[in-house]
Amino acid sequence: MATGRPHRPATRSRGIPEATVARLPLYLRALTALSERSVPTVSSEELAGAAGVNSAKLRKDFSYLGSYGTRGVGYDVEYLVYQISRELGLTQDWPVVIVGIGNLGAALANYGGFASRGFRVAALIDADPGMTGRPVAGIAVQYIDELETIIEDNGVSIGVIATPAGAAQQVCDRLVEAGVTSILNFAPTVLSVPEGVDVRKVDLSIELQILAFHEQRKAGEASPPAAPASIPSGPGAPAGAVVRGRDDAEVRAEARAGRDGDPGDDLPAVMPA
Amino acid sequence: MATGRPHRPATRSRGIPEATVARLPLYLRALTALSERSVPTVSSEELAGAAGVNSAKLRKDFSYLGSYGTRGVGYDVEYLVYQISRELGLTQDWPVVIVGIGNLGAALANYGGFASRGFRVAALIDADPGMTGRPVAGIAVQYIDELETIIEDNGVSIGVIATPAGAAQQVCDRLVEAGVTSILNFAPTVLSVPEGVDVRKVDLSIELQILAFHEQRKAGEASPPAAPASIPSGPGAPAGAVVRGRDDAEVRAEARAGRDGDPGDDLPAVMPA
DNA sequence: TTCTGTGAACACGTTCACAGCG
DNA sequence: CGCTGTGAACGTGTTCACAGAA
Repeated sequence: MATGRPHRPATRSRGIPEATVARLPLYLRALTALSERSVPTVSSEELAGAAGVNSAKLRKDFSYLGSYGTRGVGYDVEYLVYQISRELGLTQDWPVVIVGIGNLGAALANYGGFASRGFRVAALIDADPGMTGRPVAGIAVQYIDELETIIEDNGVSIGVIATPAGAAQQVCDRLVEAGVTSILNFAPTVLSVPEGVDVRKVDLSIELQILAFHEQRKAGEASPPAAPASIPSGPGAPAGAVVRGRDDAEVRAEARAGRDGDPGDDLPAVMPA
Repeated sequence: MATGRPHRPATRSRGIPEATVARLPLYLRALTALSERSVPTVSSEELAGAAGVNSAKLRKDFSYLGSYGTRGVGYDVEYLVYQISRELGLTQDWPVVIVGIGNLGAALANYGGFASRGFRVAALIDADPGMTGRPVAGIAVQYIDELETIIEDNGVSIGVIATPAGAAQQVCDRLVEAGVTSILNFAPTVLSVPEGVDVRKVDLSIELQILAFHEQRKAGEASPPAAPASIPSGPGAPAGAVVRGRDDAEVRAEARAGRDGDPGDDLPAVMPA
């Protein structure tokens, strides 16, 4: 999950619940698949199955969009695809820039689901001069000095940050300053942005840690790691304990003032052959 | 955000709320940074700021772990790092395999936050024979035939799927069959797994779509795309409308029976120099 | 009848506000 | 006094169950 958005105003008149918005892309994907197979209609049960949710939730979700189904029959696939696309704003074209063309940036640039659905990669930007001009996914990488020009010339409002953690806040500031109002952040840092700018975060290591938590529970079903109210040894006791975290990428927050590039760190550049 | 877990049993005795678990890695990162700067104690206010949450939430979260703070003072940084690490199960070593070594798989293999925090990349696996033996992040890629052997020999319980969508379910089935009980899925597909297996999903394009939704709202503040209860034109009307989705990666669910490789699709392989 | 759409009940998560410890 | 820990209030999200359209 991604978090980090500034907190939506309490008065959400006429609005669709966040949880529902987050599921619309799921429905859209399932519907698109049905559409490709020329399936004309689908029941809430079937569609829910394909999207990996339960049917009650799906119906509730759709009820926020309006009454697009037919009782006793189901939903018209094409019509729903259109309605959801429109609701998500995918009927218009969204130019995006990707900053930080390491392996991850390259993966994003090549990602099919990115290029379709109304998202157009307007530019790839990297702080390493050695990357400049190099084609990735058929697009020549541009030097970071061009950032402001690119944003303004293309009317970019969505930026993707795939830089090392240390560069993320600076890149973010420049994006926002240049007019970007939505940011998808892959760097393991908390970004601070002014009011009105949305940030969504995708953190690879956090997801793994959550899995580890549950995995641990499975293993020692009888003996969970228990946090007893009676603390055996007071604070400071296990000082240099088993805790790892050395050479850790995201702990580089201190020297955030440095250069704006520093590629090949936690999210290293594409291997240069 | 990631979804798809089977739904936690209603009786969560002695358990930590999911929402809290999802934030623990955030706190841990902030604490690790403080620890590196040799900060001895931190208040809920400060730590919350560093982690990007509010202090009430943080205190509530910590209250589920036990009473690890000191009133009037704050929390002992080292001690908290240890407690959270232990709670998340990061004091033990988790061997993981990454299946699908395209750009994304390579990015994951190189990712610092992966290698630290107790996660050890036990193997990189790809279905492309051309990748076999090639070193990525210092580890030789192994052919997919070795999958079961690798899992069993290394006691791997966590698998990462970074294959194209079409291969994901098959890879998932093989992982589960071989003994993996936690899966982090980057492929844009809904995976079906037996009871007891956890799946977390990271979907790059879904995050963008959610951003687009909010971005759209900002633009036309006065005129949201409105879903009026009175439908202007009935189902089937905008049949071949503005909806895009052609050449879309995730719509390849039909031919899921094919070979188990198919690299270079939506998540293409590392450019071979 | 079948299946949608939705109020009402419930579960979960967040915030408030303050008691109480150091 | 400062700050944690936590009950209680509140808001959001999910599930239930059924009325009612086709």
